Amino acid sequence: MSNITSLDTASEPTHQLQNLNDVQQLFDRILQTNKLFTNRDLLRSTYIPETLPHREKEITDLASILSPAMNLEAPSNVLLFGKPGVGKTAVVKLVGGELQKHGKALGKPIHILYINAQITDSLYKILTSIGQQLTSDSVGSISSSGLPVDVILARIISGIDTQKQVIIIVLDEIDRIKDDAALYTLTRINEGLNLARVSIIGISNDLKFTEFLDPRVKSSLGEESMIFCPYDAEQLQDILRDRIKTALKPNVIDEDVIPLCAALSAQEHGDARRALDLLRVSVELAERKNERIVAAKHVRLAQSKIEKDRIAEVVRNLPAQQRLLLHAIRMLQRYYEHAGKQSIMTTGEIYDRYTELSKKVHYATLTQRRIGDFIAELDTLGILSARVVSMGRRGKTRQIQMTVSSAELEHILKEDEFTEELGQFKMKNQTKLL
DNA sequence: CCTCCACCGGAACGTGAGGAGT
DNA sequence: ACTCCTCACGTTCCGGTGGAGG
Repeated sequence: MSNITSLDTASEPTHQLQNLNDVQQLFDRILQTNKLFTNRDLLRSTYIPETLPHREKEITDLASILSPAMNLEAPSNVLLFGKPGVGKTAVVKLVGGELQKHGKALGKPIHILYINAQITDSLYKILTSIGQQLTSDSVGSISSSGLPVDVILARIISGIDTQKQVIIIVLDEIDRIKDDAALYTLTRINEGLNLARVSIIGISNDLKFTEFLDPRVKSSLGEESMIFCPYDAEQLQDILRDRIKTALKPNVIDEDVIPLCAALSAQEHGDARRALDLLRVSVELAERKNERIVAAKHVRLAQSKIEKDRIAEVVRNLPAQQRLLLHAIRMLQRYYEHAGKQSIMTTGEIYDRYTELSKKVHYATLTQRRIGDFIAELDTLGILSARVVSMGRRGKTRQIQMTVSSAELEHILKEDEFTEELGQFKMKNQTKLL
C-alpha cells in the first residue's frame, strides 16, 4: 500500500500495437526516454540501503542490545517508538540482516522473523505466520487455520526447541494487536523452551501504546526501549542526496528540488518515506515529459499526484458496500456543491442516500451501525475526514467531508460496477436536505 | 439549569466459509 | 461423515453524550 507504482500513464500509445515489432520499438522508445534514473528502485521507500544517514546511534544501540544473540543467548525484548518514516523498520531490518549474516558465518542459527501486525493481528495469525516462516528451516508445515491455538503453539515450541538457536520476532505496528492475551503468550514463550531462545522487537507509532497493556506484558516487552525522533529538513536532504548518488544520473535535478522535497516532507513529521516517494515520482514525471532536468514544478505535481493516486488505489480496492457508500456520499456532495454550499454531511443524511442506492442496485441494505463503522474506516484511510460534533438539540453526529472533490471522486468511481446503473438516478427528498 | 436529539460506540451474538482431526 | 477450530462480516441491544434551545 505504501508504494504507488506508476506505470499507468507512462505509455499511453495512441496507436494499437500490431505485432512484436511494434512492441520492441515501444520498449526501445521507453529505454531511450529513460534518461534520468540509473536505478529507480533505490528511491523506493521499501529499499533498505547499506547506510542510514542520521541513524548511526540507533543502529549501534540496537546492535548492542541484540548482540547476546551471537552467543545464542536471548537478547532483551525491545520496543521502538517513532512516527512513520523515521527509519524504525529500516534500522531493524539492517541490524537484523547483519546479525543473521554474522551468525551464519559463525555457524550460529539466528532467525529474524518479520511480522506486520497490522495485517497479522491475532495470536492465531501471528503463530501461523511464525510457523510458516520457520517451515523452511526446522518446523514442520503449519497451515493457516483449523487447529486450536494451543495446539499450534505447542507445535511451534516443539519445532523450535530442537536445537540451540535464537529467534527474534519483529512485530511491526505492534499497537494494532487488539488481543492482550496474544502479547502475553508471546512474551512467555521462552518458559516452554529449553534450548532455543525467543526475543521480541516491537515497533510502534504510538508512544502511549504501553499504557493500556497488562503490567506484566509491559515490563517484559519494554526491557529496552528506543525512541526515534523525526528527521528535520536538513537530515532529509542528506538522506535524499545519499540516495540519488546511485539512483539517478549525475546533474539531472535542479538544485532547489532536494530542499523542496525535504521541506514538504519535514512539514509532515519528518517522514523520509514520503520524501523519497516525492522525489521518485517527481523524477518519473519529468522523465515522462522527456525533460532533461527535474525542477520544482515536478515536485509540486508529484505531490498532488501521489495523494490522488493513493486515494484512487484505496477506493478501487474497497469492498462493494463501501464503494456504494462512497457513491451515496458523492451524490450528496455534488448536490451541495451545486447549491453552492460547503459540502459537510452528517451520518444520517449519508445513510438515507445509501439506503436509496442499495435498494436501487438490489444490494442488501446494511444497518446504520455498520455504515457508521465504514465511515470511521474511510476516515482512517484518509479518503474523508469525519469528526464527531454535537449540534445541540439537533443531536450528536459525525460531520463528514471528502478530501477530494465530487468531480475527482466521480472520476475515481467511474469504472466500478455501480456507476452505469446509477447513472440517471436522482435523489429523493432533496428538499429534506435544506 | 435542564432536556432531549441523533447519533456514537462498546459488547454480545449469529452465520457461514475454510480447514483439521478422528 | 462428523465435530471442532478461527475469522470475517453483520446484526441487535443499549448505555452514553455535547450543547442549542426552552
